[in-house]
Amino acid sequence: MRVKPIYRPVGKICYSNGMEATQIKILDAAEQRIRTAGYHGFSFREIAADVGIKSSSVHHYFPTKESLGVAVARRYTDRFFAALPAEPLEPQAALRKAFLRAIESDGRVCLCGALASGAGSLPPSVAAEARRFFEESLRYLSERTDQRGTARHNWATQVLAQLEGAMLVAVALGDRTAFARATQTFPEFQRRRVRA
Amino acid sequence: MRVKPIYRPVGKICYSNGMEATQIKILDAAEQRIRTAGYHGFSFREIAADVGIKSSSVHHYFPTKESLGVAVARRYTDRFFAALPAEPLEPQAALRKAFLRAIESDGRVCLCGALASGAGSLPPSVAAEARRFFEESLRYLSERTDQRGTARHNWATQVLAQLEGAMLVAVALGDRTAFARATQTFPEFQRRRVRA
DNA sequence: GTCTATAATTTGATAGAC
DNA sequence: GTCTATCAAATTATAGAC
Repeated sequence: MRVKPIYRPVGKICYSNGMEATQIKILDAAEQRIRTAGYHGFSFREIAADVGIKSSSVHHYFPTKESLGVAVARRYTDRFFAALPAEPLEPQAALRKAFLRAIESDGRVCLCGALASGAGSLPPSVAAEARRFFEESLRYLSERTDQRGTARHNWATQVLAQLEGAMLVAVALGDRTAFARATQTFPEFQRRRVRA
Repeated sequence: MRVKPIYRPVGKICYSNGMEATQIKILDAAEQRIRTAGYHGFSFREIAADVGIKSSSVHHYFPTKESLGVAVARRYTDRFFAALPAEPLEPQAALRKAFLRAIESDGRVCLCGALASGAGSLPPSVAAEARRFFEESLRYLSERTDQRGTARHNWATQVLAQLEGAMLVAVALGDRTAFARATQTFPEFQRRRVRA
């Protein structure tokens, strides 16, 4: 359920369910930190410093690191799909555009991509939330293609792999333009007609 | 320079330049740990426990965590490309096969994929070594395709993104068969002819 | 080459004053 | 709701005995 946006950083959409400003700032800081260094690469003290409070205050909002990780991933996924067009002409192009903005604006991978590579070492609840992002992405693509049968799911998996991999390559090379080059044509995919 | 293989774990090729057995075990343990949890997700004590020694002994071989990270990444990259065919009929298929073995054997991403997503938070020397893997991969593909001009490098970037992304999707979903589905057809690429 | 011991710092987390 | 103070555990790293 969407509530009025009370906090809107540049280039982002952020809906709040009556959340306090501090809590939102904590989520913002944690999201950036995780995108840069992964789940094991940030600390409560760093988040606190980013926000301008003490680490004990972060614990007031999120008792454990696991709870913070889950909250960040959940908000990210919800916001990501809320911002996608429901009936795009080309679902793969819509997804690409969303990822393109993330990587080209600050040169970091998407939040759930950052979580996913270490999925085997995450608290189960955090891993489940990251997994949900990938499942929702596959569903978004699958439900909007004219592919049928086994090709349908495989096609969606291919598109998602291309997008996530392009982000990884871009940050690995330290060249954020690599994302566009790795996804600009979608050679095969663009030839497929989509529903409606 | 290749020396006689003195240590050959199942499914892997490991060349040693007169390296001691303990040192190799440390590199093996660190490689697995990093693939599972990333650079920030492993500790010297864990590595020591894996090998059956104390953490101070790990420091004897690798004074700092950074030096261990660099050594692991360097060995991985060297071994990876040494195992690839020099003149494959289809370079993308050769690369795919190498990644397929990694993901399907133990369900983890490749070492440099695990490092890459957090590249912005790594010691520069470790980030540089991870970057080298991606550059070598692009070179391997670029030098073996009949693509020309700008399409040449873009094609290589697309193939690499597809492969790395397919691993990420597979571990995120907890479904190691997803890698094969995300890369099985290479729809457009297979239609391109390759040199020789 | 491996160990014990330990230093110096950081981590996630808690108690309690205001 | 934020703070100070603190804890127990873990971290990277070093010194020195054997």
